Amino acid sequence: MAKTTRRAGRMASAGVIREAATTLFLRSGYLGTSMEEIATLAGVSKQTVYTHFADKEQLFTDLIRGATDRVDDFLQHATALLPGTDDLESDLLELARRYLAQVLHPELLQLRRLVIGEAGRFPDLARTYYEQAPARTLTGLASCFRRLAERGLLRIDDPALAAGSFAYLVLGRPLDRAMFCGVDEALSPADMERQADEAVRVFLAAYGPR
Amino acid sequence: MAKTTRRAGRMASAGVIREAATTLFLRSGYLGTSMEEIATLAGVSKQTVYTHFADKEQLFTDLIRGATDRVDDFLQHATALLPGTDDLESDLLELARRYLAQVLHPELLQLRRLVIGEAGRFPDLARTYYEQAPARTLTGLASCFRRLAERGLLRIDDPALAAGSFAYLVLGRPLDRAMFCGVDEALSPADMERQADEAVRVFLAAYGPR
Amino acid sequence: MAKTTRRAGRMASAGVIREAATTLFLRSGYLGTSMEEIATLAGVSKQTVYTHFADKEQLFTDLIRGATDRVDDFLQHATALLPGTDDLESDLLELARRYLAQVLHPELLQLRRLVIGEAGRFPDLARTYYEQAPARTLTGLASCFRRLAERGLLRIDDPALAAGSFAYLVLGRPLDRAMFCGVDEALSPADMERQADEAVRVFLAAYGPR
Amino acid sequence: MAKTTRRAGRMASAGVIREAATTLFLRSGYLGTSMEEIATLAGVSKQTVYTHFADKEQLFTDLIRGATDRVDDFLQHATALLPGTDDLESDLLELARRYLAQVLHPELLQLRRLVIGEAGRFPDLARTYYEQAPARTLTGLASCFRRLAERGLLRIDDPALAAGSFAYLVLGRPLDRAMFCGVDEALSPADMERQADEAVRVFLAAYGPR
DNA sequence: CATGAATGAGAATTCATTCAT
DNA sequence: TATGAATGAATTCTCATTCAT
Repeated sequence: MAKTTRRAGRMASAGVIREAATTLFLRSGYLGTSMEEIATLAGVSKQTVYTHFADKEQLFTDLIRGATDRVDDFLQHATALLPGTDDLESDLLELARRYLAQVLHPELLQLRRLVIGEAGRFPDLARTYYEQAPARTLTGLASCFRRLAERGLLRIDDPALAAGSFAYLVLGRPLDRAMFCGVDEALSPADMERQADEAVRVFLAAYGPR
Repeated sequence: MAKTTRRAGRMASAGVIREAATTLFLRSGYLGTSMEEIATLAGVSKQTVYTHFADKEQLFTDLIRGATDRVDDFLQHATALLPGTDDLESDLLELARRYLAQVLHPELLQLRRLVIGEAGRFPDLARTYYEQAPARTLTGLASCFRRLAERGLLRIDDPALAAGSFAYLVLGRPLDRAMFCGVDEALSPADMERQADEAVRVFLAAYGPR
Repeated sequence: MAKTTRRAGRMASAGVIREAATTLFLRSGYLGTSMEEIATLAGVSKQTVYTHFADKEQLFTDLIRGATDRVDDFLQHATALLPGTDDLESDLLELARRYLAQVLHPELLQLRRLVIGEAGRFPDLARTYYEQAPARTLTGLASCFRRLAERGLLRIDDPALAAGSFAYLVLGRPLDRAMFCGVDEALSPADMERQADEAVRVFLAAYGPR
Repeated sequence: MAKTTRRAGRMASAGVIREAATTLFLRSGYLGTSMEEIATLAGVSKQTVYTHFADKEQLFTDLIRGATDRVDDFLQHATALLPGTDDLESDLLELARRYLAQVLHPELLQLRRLVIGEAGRFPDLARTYYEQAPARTLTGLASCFRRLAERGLLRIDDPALAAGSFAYLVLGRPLDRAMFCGVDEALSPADMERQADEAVRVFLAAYGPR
């Protein structure tokens, strides 16, 4: 037993490295993070990092693609509720609030900054990210809206356009701001409330029944 | 005399350096650009770069701040027309189109990516950028809208909120997409048209008279 | 049972490793070949290589010494015929041709290059090689020539000198060239013929009867 | 004055580096020599080496090509005397002795070993070396011999073949031996004498007048 | 005997920056 | 002001070798 614990159970290397690399890449970017730092933070030797990941580029893209997969578990879940709603305004509001809270989550913001910042160096990665995260959310929203339109609860010609309107009415401004203005200057809960309220109000004015 | 003509008028050094550095920083980011590359592209020696700019950091921030200043010359000009409008819908549409075209300009997109990508390393710079560019545009829009509300052409409680709605109805989705999907996959003119139309329609449904 | 069949009969490890290492050392030299490459090409783990060979140096010297042993099986065989000849010129010609063909064999050339190139790092190995290959051939030739002189078929004072004359008249120039000019620029059959003819002619002019 | 001598007159860097690199490459081969060692021995920083030579490969090939140029200044000089000879045997002997002494010069032997050893990695370099050194010597010899044949002093059909015979009668065996058996086991002066004598004797028996 | 995982030392190369002219 | 030459520290990545199983 004493033997296997030389340094926190060796078999977990890949996981530990992934974790360390994620932390550092998110904090300092691709070029700003060295393989040495990653190894040190992971508590392994540099070469062990290279045993698990062919090179820095592969480690980076692996990580980002992994993070991308888990990105919109959130919204999928939320939108599952919408189509069967019996209080549209209230459910849209709930959705808007969750949406805001999720997208403004500090770690996700960092990920967005990172992917955008490295879009020049990793164009495919950036496109993949866009398709897996924002685009998929929009598609999900659009299909919700189409079903609500079929039920007569919304007046919508082009569900994709409507999804865009909703999404960016809700988070366009706060997200844009957050891209530039660090985590520290987060939106106050009150502001988030007002933002969600106004977004839903405007959306319903344009797409609501009557 | 022989000395001064070595490379077509010496006095331009600072300008030449600025230009080279801008090109390279936009293309490859802060860490991805070396002082050597900058000097080479500018056609001067490395030391000359250091004569004009204390260090790499200062060169970078100088440049970004300079670029920031020129960012919304565009919108200022456009919004000057709005308050005195006599065909609100048509002028909003015109405004929306210009806004889209300007913000989606490739060079400006690159600048946004750069500032966002380096926000971790240069937080103050990113905040400044936000205040000088997107925030100032929103403020300008808000004051236009307030005046239109005073004239009874719009029904608006909080002009800032309304400005946000307008701005991100117009460019939220295309801008977000452009951050990730490189210049090559630009929005088609037809899509820009539809985007502007829908944005103005939604905006007027929520804030228009009646 | 499941264990032993993992890669087509386990017992061959040492042989497989030797083969892989030979290929790689001949192609890329001592330092240019890594233990990892050897293990990979041999289809075994690095540790298995270390099980069979104490370290890289030993693996290398083992290999070269092994290859050296088989080097002049050729000539020994050829010289066996000479002493009892009844057509000296014709037999010398045959011998010269074989000698040329054998020494210019691509694999043997590579081995010579390798040993020469590593002579600084492995001086003993290089000397051993010299003694086992070129020197032994010269000794064999010399003893043939001595017997031919005793039979009155050659006029020779110092058989060792005569052996050197013959050997390098035959292959001096082509071998020297081959050391530098890669396998691809091999001597044409016609050139080999002329080289052998001239060598024998010159040799007999100096050492032949009358 | 005190200022310029910080470390042995800085301007000579390239020369100092070249010298250090030559020493080390000759001693330890291409892969066996590190840029760090070179810099240290040259008394400069690693980066200074890179300022003068793009990379290790270029430094190496530069050096070898440079050394190659100076290789056969020797023979050219010697062969200048031959065509007008009035004691052929004695002049051939003198030539053979010089030839041997020059080719067996330790530094030149090391260069040959190095180029042969790296022929796999630098095939062009090796071919160039062959053409600049051994091949050029043979050509020079051949043209001497042709003129001597025209004067009726030699009986030669193919001067190139005759040049090969002479050259490798003289140095074939000692050179081959030297390639493998380090500098320490050099040929004794007496052996060189015998080698030269025998070479000339054999050569004249085959190509001499009568 | 064979393996997968790990290591410490060292490889080539680049960087931001400074000095002497 | 501008330069060419130099630097020390850091970067990515590789190597020969060794454990624990």
